[in-house]
Amino acid sequence: MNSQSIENYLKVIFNQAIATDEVNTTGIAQALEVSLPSVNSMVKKLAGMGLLEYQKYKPLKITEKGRQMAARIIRKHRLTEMYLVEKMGFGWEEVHDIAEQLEHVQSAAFFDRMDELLGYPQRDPHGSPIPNKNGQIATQEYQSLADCRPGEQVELKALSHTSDEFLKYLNSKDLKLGIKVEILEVEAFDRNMKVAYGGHQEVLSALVCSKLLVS
Amino acid sequence: MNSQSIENYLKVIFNQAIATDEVNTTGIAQALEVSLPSVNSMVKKLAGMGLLEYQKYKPLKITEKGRQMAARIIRKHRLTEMYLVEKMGFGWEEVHDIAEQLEHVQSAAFFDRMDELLGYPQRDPHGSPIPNKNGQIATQEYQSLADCRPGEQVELKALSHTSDEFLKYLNSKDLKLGIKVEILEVEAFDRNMKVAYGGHQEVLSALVCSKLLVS
DNA sequence: TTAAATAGTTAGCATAGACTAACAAATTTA
DNA sequence: TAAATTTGTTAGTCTATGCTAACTATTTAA
Repeated sequence: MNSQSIENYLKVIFNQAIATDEVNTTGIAQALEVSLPSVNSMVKKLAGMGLLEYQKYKPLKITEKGRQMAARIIRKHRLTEMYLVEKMGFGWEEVHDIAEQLEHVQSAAFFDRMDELLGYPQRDPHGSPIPNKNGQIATQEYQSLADCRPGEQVELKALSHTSDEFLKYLNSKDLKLGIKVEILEVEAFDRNMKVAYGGHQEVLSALVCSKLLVS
Repeated sequence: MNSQSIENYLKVIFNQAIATDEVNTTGIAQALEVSLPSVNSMVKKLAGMGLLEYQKYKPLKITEKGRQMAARIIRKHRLTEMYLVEKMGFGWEEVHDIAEQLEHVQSAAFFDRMDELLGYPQRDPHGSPIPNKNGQIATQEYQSLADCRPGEQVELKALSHTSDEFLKYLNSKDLKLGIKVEILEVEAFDRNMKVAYGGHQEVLSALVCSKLLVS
């Protein structure tokens, strides 16, 4: 089986490929907190396994095989997060680190059972799509709250950033997925937004708005 | 943190210490399916960490510190097995391999939550005691069915062997923990036992009886 | 009680995955 | 466009954990 190291690289590469399409060595090194030479040698190894296309000094490309393998790991991660929240009562800000470890468990039955007990969920607690067993993944067609105009009424569907601090911030503002948000005003100067939801008003910074995905 | 390797060695050493009190290198090597020199060097390392007492050519002794650390790992393993059976619907013959992986997860909250959801169980699905958070573990005071005499009526409490094959055999005979068994006859020649339980009779081999713990 | 068998040890080596130092290519900017 | 900066690469090293071959100590059995 593939080592946890390999799985971690693959996951990071997959995520960067989605975010920017171009994957570069430095980005991987930063995401994994590892040196550039470490990335370089692992990248060559992954290329040798047919998971990446690698040419010296060129941006990396993930192959279909690599993409599928990464999606299966991400499936395990996201199913686990959903399970921890829905069946074990954890908060959405607590589950990342645990899922990060459970995603490496080798047992199809374990994750299939989670999936079944959860009723085959489409999305994880942060709104990210859960790939299916074949590594197919729904594309996220939400827009950022930051791109909405005053008067619009939208529903919070997902987050494009899921750090603990951000999730705790959202908790403190009672912002949860599914909530209906009305945009009242946009400050021209700094793009702060005054919004209304759950019977009260808040001012959200442009930074926060950019990470809230709505439709 | 300790590596998975270290944790696996410690667990095996702990189990052997319970079973035989004397721990020897060869036993560890067989249990972990690694070479003798690998065990030798790891044993020195564990001794250096204060988890074992090691003297050349002498039997190994686990220290209190090592014992506690091992018990905490076994706690995670057994809680996981219980959780998989009770909350996820797995059979007792399916859970070992999954628990073997989950036991290495570093997250007190994760296992504490399992414990809580299970209602703080004392024993795992095979009747083995679950150590508490401080590494204290109840001693098993059951006797083997093989030591019982005709006419006795006992309850199946635990197993002293838990291989998949044995568990599947028990499934096929409808033998579960908690079942009441009456000893009808013991064959002097081979110590086979004729027993009655759940409204029918069975003949159990001496080998099987020796692995069934009752009281 | 000595020879054979078993158990434990040492030395030396392999692989995975990380690192630093030094260098080369590509890109940005003055 | 040439210099400076950033990005990527290579070479060589380190640690963890495994291995085999060769040797030594201990235990068992003839």
